Amino acid sequence: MLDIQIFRDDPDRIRADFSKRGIDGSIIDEVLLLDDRWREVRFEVDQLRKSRNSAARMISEAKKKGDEGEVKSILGEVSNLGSKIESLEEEAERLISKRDSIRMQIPNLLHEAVPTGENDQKNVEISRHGESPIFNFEPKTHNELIEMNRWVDLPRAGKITGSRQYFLMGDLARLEMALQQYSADFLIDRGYTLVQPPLMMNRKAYEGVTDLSDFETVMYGIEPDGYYLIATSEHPLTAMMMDEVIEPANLPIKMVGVSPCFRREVGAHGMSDRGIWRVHQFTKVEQVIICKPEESWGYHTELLGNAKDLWDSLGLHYRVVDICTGDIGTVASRKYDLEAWLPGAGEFKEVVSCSNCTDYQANRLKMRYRKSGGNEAVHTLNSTAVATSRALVAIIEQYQTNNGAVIVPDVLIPWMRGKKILEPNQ
RNA sequence: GCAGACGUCGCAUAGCCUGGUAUUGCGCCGGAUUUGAAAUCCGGUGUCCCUUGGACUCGGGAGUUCGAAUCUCUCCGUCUGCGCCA
Repeated sequence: MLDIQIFRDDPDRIRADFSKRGIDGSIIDEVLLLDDRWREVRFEVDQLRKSRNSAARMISEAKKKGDEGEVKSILGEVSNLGSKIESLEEEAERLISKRDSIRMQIPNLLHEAVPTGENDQKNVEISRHGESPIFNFEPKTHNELIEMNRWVDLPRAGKITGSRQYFLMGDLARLEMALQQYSADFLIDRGYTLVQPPLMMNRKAYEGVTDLSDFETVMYGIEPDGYYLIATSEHPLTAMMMDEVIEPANLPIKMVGVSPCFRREVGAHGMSDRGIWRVHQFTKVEQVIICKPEESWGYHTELLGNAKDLWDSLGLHYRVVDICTGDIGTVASRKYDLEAWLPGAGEFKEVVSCSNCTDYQANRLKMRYRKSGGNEAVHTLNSTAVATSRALVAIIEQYQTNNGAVIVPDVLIPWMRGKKILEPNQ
């Protein structure tokens, strides 16, 4: 959510962003209109309350003097104030909640360098890393390999739950746990605090961290308690300090979250999203930073650097992409993706997303840090380290061998108790 | 699930019974003093609208009242005990 002060002081800045994104800016004027009217009504209410307060004080004085006549006469003067105030308060409440429900739908201001474009086709490749593996055979897709090695059982998961569910079995399940442990340790070594968050959140906290439309398309609701299963540990980790004023000495807060992630994945997806590429549940190791505004772009680079170093250490070939205006979404001000090379599929596909959300989530969450001259919203950043299901796909496809076996990346071997090759499941 | 206690400004704490401007300490910010620092002293330190100024704020909401941190109801959370349980 954008600071209301930006609407008042510099609405053209928001309008400029809207035109970059190619969306209609008339709701900006609606916010301004509602804000003006709210402030008028608010002023009127304050004036009425002022006279009520002074009357209350005078009654107190008169009672101390024992002057009952005076008390009665003041009571007569202010008897209708209560209902007047009440109705104006209702009006003010209506105006500000309308104002803010619109404000909640307005996306974050973009970093000036975000490339302009309508959709993901216009994302800009920044760099490539690692080597594309060279095969003397036709590389298979991950879904062929997991099926022939019986590492994943999709039909039976479909039977007991539904589509896009899976049993992960045998050596691939071990590799999944190895990836979690290795990636978490990788970031712990860089000063990040390991956090295992609640896997459900209430509506209020969740609205603080995500686009409202995600409640329809992304999150699972839990009834009868009205909770939502988290779509990523970014959400509980970022919302953790909701409604708090953070002491500057405690910043930056650097965390590495590990959790299952739940996603409804509503909508049609292509055939290339078969196997375990796009599923309703996966584990993710996530980096989250809460920091002072002036430090956030530096930390954005740090998060991207961590992700690159981690993927380099796994020996995987990938590229970094600068996400354009049409693909960046509501919350981020700037976003980079890592896209891993999938030799079986013959394309680069998204495995990491690294965002600076500036003060957008912090404003929604009322998350500030102490600052002389007025507390200020913090900045929040997040980046995938590894989403295990997708990292497994990248490893399976890049480390596959002629006979369909998969070599374990060197750094994961200790976590596999020395095992160097994934064996087929019985 | 049952019973009880509790929730006050960043933290801690008083006020609640008996309704009438939210106390004090710590921390933080500014200033004085100092060669510098410590110590000490003074002032400030939540939110909103701002026009001198005003209004709001005691977990959230509602009620009673001229007036609610204080009384009533309700919801939420924390803690303790009992029960159940990996």
